[in-house]
Amino acid sequence: MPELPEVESVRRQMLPHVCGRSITAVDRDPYPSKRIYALADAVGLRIDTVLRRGKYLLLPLTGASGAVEKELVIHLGMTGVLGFTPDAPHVRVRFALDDGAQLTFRDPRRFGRVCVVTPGMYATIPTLQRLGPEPLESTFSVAGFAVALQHSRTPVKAALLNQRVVAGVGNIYADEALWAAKIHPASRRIGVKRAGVLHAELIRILTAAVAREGTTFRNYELLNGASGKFASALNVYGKTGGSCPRCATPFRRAVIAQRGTTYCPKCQRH
DNA sequence: CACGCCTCCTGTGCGC
DNA sequence: TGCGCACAGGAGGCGT
Repeated sequence: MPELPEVESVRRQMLPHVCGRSITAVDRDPYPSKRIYALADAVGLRIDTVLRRGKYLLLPLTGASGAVEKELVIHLGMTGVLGFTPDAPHVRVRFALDDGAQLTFRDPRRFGRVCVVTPGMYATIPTLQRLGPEPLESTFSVAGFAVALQHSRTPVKAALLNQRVVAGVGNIYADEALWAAKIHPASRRIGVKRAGVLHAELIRILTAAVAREGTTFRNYELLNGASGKFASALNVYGKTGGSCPRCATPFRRAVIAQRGTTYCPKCQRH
């Protein structure tokens, strides 16, 4: 389940392999997926850089004139993996590059997205179009975060997951940040003070996870097949049957926003 | 508009 | 041993 730290790690790792490379051909498996489209528009264009917004990888594509003509958008979904292994199982898309390498997108579950759009035009990608602030940039203000949470009447965990209050947070880091901030995931009332704590914990945890190249729990791997190293730092996620490191209370499990949620019923308060 | 539920997908792991 | 089924969850879409 690649979230911001995992996608950022993939971005950094792929940069030196794709920057300056032109896409000479694209092919995809014949499965009629609505999440993969317009790939032919990338052929003949050059990848200048790899950007990230939330969980989306954004690759501006430059034409012969030097202008950015298209944008390649990649979302790893749950099981998407980028690499240079054209013969691996579950390859959905292959980009042939002008140095002979083949950038491949593997995705057993087919939840990932790969598409080419007009630069900055995200009408076909609603979540990207309405994406909230980057949590590790100054646009993620405490005040704005507090206001957004006060306007939300959903459980705070649902607000963290919806990508509009803040970008890039998924099930792992939502559970971890709520545990660190001692906030009950089902709470619908988050005051300014607790919003400030949650804001700080999100930044702290995401920063630490980026530094360790993300969390490999199930599907995520880096371009070279390596694992992220943040899994050992997890306190709640995946700890069903375990107990709270702070107070030793057995963790409880619930479903919130259709997601498995682990929390401490004693020290995480409504 | 906001919210919540259903759906898409398939590999994995469990119980019987 | 082998089978069947629940489960994992990011995001799109739709109904209320």
